[in-house]
Amino acid sequence: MPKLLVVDDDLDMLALVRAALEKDGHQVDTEADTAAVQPARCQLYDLLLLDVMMPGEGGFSLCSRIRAEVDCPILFLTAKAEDAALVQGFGLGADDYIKKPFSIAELRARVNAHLRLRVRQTRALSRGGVRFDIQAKMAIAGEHTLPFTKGEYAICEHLALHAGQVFTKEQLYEAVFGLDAEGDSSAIAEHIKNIRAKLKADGLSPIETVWGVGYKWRKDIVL
Amino acid sequence: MPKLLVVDDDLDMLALVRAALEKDGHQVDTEADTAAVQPARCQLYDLLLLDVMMPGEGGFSLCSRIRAEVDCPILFLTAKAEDAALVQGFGLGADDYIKKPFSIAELRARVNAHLRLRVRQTRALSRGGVRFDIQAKMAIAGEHTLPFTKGEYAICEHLALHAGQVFTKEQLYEAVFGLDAEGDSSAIAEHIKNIRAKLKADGLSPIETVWGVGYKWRKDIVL
DNA sequence: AGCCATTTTTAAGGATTTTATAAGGAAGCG
DNA sequence: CGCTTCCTTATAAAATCCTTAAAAATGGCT
Repeated sequence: MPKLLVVDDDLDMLALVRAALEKDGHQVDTEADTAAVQPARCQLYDLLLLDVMMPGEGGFSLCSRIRAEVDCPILFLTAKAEDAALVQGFGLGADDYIKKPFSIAELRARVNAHLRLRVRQTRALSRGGVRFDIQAKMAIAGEHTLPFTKGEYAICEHLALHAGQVFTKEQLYEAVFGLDAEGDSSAIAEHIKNIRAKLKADGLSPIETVWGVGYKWRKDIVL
Repeated sequence: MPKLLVVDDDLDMLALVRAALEKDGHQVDTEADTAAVQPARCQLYDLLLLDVMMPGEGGFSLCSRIRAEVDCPILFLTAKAEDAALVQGFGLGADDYIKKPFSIAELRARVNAHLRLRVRQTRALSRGGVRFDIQAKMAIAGEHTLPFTKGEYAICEHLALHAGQVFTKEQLYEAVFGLDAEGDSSAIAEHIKNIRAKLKADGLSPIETVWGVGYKWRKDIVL
């Protein structure tokens, strides 16, 4: 469950925003005191919503103070409609800028869009000529489905989902089968061999081996 | 330089958007025909800007058609101000929704914010014409990835990360392979030779030798 | 400038490590 | 049982790393 922090001096606004975002099943913390918003605390959250106009430290100052140490999306919430302020906000490393008055629907849509950036695409994805149907746990190349076993599919999906990233055999084993990687890494090598053989039947070879490290799904740059 | 694609049936709008975004140094391609927007083509871009209301296939349909195979941010550009449309847009996997009429400043700010977000997530750095993808352990020059071995990449990354700083062969060996530098320093010389050869194939020579001391990555001159 | 000692660059070969392949066995399931 | 899936083991193949030695470059010296 994503955790969000909303910072605003207006308590009514805090309540409103919290109610809106809890409808999407998020855990929402609120804070009216900017002094209580420290980098270490922010690292606990998946997204920050900051009001721009606050007594004491404003949202812009707050953002620039914590941005360097906080990796999550930061969204501004503001009545300032001027372009200059908006540009300034983005310049500080903000990820979105929602103008008041905003609709609840827009707020929820924007917040969810930024959260989804992290866990993009859970339905279907297509990489390197292979289409994955995550729900059906099927991999399709061209017209027919690839005859992967359950384990083979899981390895494939994990590699394709994180295309470009290298995984050691141990990491793969743990990510796919959940257990400790004590189960020998040569098992993964065996799976990789079988996967490659089945992909090769369709003229595909998206799995590269990074010597001394592990395997990765080729990040395709197609013309 | 980031590459952007703008899709809109209104040629005036295309010209306007292109002019605005080129001010930030982006390379902007435009397209008025939605049929010409195929997933393979979109994978070449770092960001897509789609108009919602277009004759034939609309922006929403276009987005859902390509989203599964396209990884980059997708921004909608629209006159439809209704919340329902906005929520639908985000639901299709869009990353932002810019309402017309928009200011040039806001457009630029939002586009840049999304481009920057991407850089933050991929943890990339670019030095001396070489782009390092730390996660993927890949070095990219121009269009293709450099065929570095694990050790060669590690040396390169270390030098590039500390551009301008000189390292003796022993320091390099210890920093990269962790062990004591007992392993002869001439091994490093051999690696440096191979690295330079591979870089030279792309017309690059960022590694300088400091006579009697060691090697360093030429420090970029930042404007 | 010319020469020498030192350092770096280059080249080739073998040693070591890592991966690919093939064959076989244990566990689960109809 | 027969079948599939997963894992183990053993061997072959491949790639990397290191060593060695010779060629080239550098800086200081007379």
